[in-house]
Amino acid sequence: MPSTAEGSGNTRYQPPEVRRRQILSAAAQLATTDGLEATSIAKVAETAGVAKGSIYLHFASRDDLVDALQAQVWAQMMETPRVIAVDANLLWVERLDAVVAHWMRYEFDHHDLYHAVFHAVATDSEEPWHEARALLGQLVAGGVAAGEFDCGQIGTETVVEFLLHGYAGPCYHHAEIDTVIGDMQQLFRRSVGARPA
Amino acid sequence: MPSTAEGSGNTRYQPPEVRRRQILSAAAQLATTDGLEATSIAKVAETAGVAKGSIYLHFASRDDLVDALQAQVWAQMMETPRVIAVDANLLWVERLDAVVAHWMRYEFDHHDLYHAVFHAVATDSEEPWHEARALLGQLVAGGVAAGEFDCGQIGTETVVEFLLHGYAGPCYHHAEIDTVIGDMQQLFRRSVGARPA
Amino acid sequence: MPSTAEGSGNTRYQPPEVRRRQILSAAAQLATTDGLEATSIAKVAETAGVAKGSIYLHFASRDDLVDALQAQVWAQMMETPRVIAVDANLLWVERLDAVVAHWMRYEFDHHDLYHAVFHAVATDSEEPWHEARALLGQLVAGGVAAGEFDCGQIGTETVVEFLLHGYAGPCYHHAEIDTVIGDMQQLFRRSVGARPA
Amino acid sequence: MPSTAEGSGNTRYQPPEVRRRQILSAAAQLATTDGLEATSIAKVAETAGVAKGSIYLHFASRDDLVDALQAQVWAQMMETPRVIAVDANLLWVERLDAVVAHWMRYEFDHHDLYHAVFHAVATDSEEPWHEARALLGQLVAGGVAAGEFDCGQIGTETVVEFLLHGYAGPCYHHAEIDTVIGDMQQLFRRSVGARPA
DNA sequence: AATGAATGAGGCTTCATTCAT
DNA sequence: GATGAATGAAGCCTCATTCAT
Repeated sequence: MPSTAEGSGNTRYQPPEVRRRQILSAAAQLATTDGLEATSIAKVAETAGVAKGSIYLHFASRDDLVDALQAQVWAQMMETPRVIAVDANLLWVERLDAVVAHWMRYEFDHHDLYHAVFHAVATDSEEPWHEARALLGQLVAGGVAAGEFDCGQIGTETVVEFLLHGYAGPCYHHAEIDTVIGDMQQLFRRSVGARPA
Repeated sequence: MPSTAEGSGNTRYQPPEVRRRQILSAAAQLATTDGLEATSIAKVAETAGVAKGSIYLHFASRDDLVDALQAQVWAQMMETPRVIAVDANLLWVERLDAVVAHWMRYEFDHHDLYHAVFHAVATDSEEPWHEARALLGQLVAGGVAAGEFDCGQIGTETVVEFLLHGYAGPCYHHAEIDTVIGDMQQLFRRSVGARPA
Repeated sequence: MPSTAEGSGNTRYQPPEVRRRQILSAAAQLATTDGLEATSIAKVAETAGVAKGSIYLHFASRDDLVDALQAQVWAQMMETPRVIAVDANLLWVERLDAVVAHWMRYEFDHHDLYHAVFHAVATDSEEPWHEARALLGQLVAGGVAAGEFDCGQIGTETVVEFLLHGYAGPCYHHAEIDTVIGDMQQLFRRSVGARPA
Repeated sequence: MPSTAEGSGNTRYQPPEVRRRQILSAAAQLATTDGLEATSIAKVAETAGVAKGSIYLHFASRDDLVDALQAQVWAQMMETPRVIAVDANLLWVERLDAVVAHWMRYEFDHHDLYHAVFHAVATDSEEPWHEARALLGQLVAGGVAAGEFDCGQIGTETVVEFLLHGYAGPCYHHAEIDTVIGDMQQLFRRSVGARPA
């Protein structure tokens, strides 16, 4: 048992961050498979290869774990868009297209997890949506200011909400992902009144 | 105990429909307040002023009660649109506007219940969405065929899904309902490529 | 509605005895089919074509109904043996044979009901067994006194108990009933030390 | 709280086997006292000095607990007879005598539990009886083959069933156990037609 | 830090019994 | 006498959380 031994098997002692990630990962997997409600602490512990009690060393409660899961999903969804949104090299419409594409693809790849985590909790924590709302808001406002978009009389907030919820829809269908992305980019452009190229 | 007393207090014997409605109503209220998952039979019974066992005289199981709740919400949402969608006196764009207005207003009024009932169950029963999808599909296809709409390259299915999910978004904000409705009608028109008047 | 109308259909008003028999009959049928524990008042009422509450006009409680069921089964089992046991025209061994045959055949025909009613309750009410015990006791004692049987050192009580429980065994096998009866008569004869013919 | 304190009080943590035995023991006691049907998980928990939920750490369900109870009773009844039945040093009649004595004595000592556990369930699980049947079958067949027994025309199966059920009878009476055992040995010998010594 | 036996509140459901009609 | 809606105690089981080891 050399101190430099590296991680094969279930090494019993792990740095807290690693353990935390293990647990979160197990929870994500189970939420994807069984749904969030059906994901019990016991199952998470078993899947993570950890004792039930140990989970409480890393998360204050089940709710805390769920929140962390949400935060993780959300972080992954926002990381790239955050960069794109402020990339001055791109036209606003290009940024919008890129964000749409990223979200669509993410949701396509993590469909079940995404819905397990968000649709199932919905009401409780509005917070995570804030950043996405803000980001879309910036894109729309920026595009309008630059003369690329034209919302007419339509309130920006309404447009943002509309897009935010609308994008989730088409992911339900198992169509060709690239086609769907193209379609969605068109719909987003239409919604914000993007000038034809 | 005057023989003419009418309806105050919990008269013990009620016609089945009345009791059923009482229970459903209590369940709706609790789902709105606490969320669907947190709505237990015990709480429904207490709220309805009925014994726990009595609920099972009207619903086979908790799931059955939830289904009935869904069905009720859904029936109320679809009743009017069903009529509008086939009203040949109206332009397709008028029908679209009317359906949007109806849904928006309904959701505005029953916001929390709507989301408690649908978003919380999401995955399980896709069925209720079928009719809404079909109805929107007819509107879009009809409008296109009549030359009122133009979806361009965008797949009809994608448009429908986009609208179906998108409309739920703006209801979150407590803006002036009529303004929001007007905005949403514009967004729906844009999405289907409705010809400017 | 002439007062002489006779019983086709579910005549609503029935003399108490008739109703009582209807209910008992329904209970017997259900006990046979589903077992005694699974036979609820609700099912009995439904099967008997009577309201749940009406059962309580004829039986004080579920236990009372079960007791009545037992009594009914038991009465049918004892009726004939009661006569046989005192028939001075028969040898004691002939009476023993006849009683065995009767019981075997009864149990063969009503197997499920018999076991549902007796084995399932066993402990509670020893009472019904009394008469059967007494009857067998008379037969054995009579046969011994007449010099037909010889129990040797074996206590009469023990013999009686042995026979009383033993006869139930072979009914479980779906062998040819007449063969089994013949076998059982031999075993009973051997047990009481009947002299060879 | 002396560190050497041993076993008084309900030490909270117990090795699984100990807890399991505690629970089984409580269940046995209650089944004896109140009957098997009336033995609820809640009562078992209370009697065992354990939380309701804890029972499910050791038994998958109430049925599982009942099965374990049956298995325990049955194992105790069969252990010795299994050895006796194949002891070539004994005559067949001696083996038969020994098995009878063992069963009688066991039943005498655990009368109520035995009946609570077996008669109450009867129909459902025929399985436990198989081994007893087989064992008696071997004894009878062995004795016949060795010329010690003579069943005449009587089918072996019938004899076995007769004995299997018959032995339970005499235990009901609180006679002198040794006398009853002697009587029963005589009755078993007579049933299988054992040659007089 | 890690464990997992133990807890107990709370969930769903059944059913014998009552009683206003 | 007959009904059946209503009751509520009681049953089985789950699971987030705690805590002695």
